[in-house]
Amino acid sequence: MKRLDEAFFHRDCLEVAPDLVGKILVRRLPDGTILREKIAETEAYRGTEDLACHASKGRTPRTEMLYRESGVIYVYLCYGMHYLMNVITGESEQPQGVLLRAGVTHNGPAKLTKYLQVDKRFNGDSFLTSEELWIEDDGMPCTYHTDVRVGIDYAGEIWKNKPWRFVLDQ
DNA sequence: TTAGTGATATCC
DNA sequence: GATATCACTAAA
Repeated sequence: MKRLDEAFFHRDCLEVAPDLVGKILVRRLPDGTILREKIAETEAYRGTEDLACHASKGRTPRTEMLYRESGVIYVYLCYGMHYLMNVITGESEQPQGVLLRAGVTHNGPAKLTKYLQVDKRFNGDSFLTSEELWIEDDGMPCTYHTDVRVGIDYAGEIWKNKPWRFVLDQ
């Protein structure tokens, strides 16, 4: 198993997001238990122009994470009860990232983080260095298809219709 | 379709 | 300090 490295994440989110589909998300729990979940769905959020991207509302303490180096983990609480997990991609100071939207056995971004026991403690950590959370390539080929992103009706016609959601065919 | 839930940003 | 909003989920 090969852990995804800096070169993998240090590309445009529109390249990283489809490449993450089919990769293996690995979580080591405090008691040593290893959880593995194949990524089934991702979404790309790209720059301040993208009205669906949190950074489009300006650089704030919350969105600061999006400006960090590729591989950094961005976790935030949504609707008061759900943690959503992203990975930062591309150049530093250029706000973009990929939302991990589902695993093969967990069909929702908050279900995925709940299963993997990921919460805001991981915000600011990195998939490149963490001993508790990383992503591996199992070398298995896979195919995917694109679709529009979910839950961003507020982003306007142009952005909400971008085919920036990537779904594993299975 | 709707309630539940709380951090965050944006106004006083 | 008050309010509106939200990259969701489960139940009905």
